[in-house]
Amino acid sequence: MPELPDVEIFRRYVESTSLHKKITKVSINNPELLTGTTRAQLEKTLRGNIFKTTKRHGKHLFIGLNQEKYLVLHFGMTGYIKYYRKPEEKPDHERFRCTFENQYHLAFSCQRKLGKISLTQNVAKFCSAHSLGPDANKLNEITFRDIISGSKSMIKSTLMDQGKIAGIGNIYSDEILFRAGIHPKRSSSKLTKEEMSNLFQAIRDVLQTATEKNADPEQMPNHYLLPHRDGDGLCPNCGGNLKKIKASGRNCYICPKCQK
DNA sequence: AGTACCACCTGACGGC
DNA sequence: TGCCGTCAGGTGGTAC
Repeated sequence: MPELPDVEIFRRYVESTSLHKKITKVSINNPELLTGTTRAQLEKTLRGNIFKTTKRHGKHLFIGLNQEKYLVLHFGMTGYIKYYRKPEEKPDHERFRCTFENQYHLAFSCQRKLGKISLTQNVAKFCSAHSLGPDANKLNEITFRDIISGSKSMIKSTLMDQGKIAGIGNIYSDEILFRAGIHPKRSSSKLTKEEMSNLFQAIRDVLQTATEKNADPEQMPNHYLLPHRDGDGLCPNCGGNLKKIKASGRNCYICPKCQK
């Protein structure tokens, strides 16, 4: 699930629940999710500390602590966070959690264990060390056109390549291409200036709308693709049948009439 | 450089 | 009811 809008919602959730409270306990149920750190190091860094700030870059969430340290969360395909107090509210597949002085917990749940937990001292350095491109929300159109025209791969791959643009995954790349009326297998470098401009607008539109709707697919307006890809299977634009194809190794929904 | 394919891991779902 | 193959919104490695 977690693409840029989802992670942005997680960021706001942490911001509104978990800042400025002393962390009294750290529970690591699945240390195999730790990357570049150890159980002891993570515990030592978090216990007694407080979360002060939040940042997001693409699909990564950074939660700032004292002494220029950040807890870094990546959600894989099934990750999410939950702030709760009662044991019966504990999420399934809780892999890691922090307990605060008010007895509430901030849990990291991840059914398929494809998420990652790490620490960094510098967000910009972390992003460059992990070869992340600019955040999809902070792109300007000139940079965007340079990225697209400089890539020979199919446009869907380019949009999903975190090293080129950070934050877009399978679901929202489909939505973006649908709104821009562009077929996912088109070569990036062969798009016209006008198509790139439409695509740029579609990225802003889709990410902004999804974020406004709490990244909840059920709330996406009816004229977007999302409510139809697993619903009636009909294009909200022309009424034709949507088609499922493979592109970039992923399932991909398109309207063959509207996307050229 | 780009692509196809596999692996990682777990659980839900449909067919038999 | 139960077993089995298939599939899932992410990423990274390998071989062509």
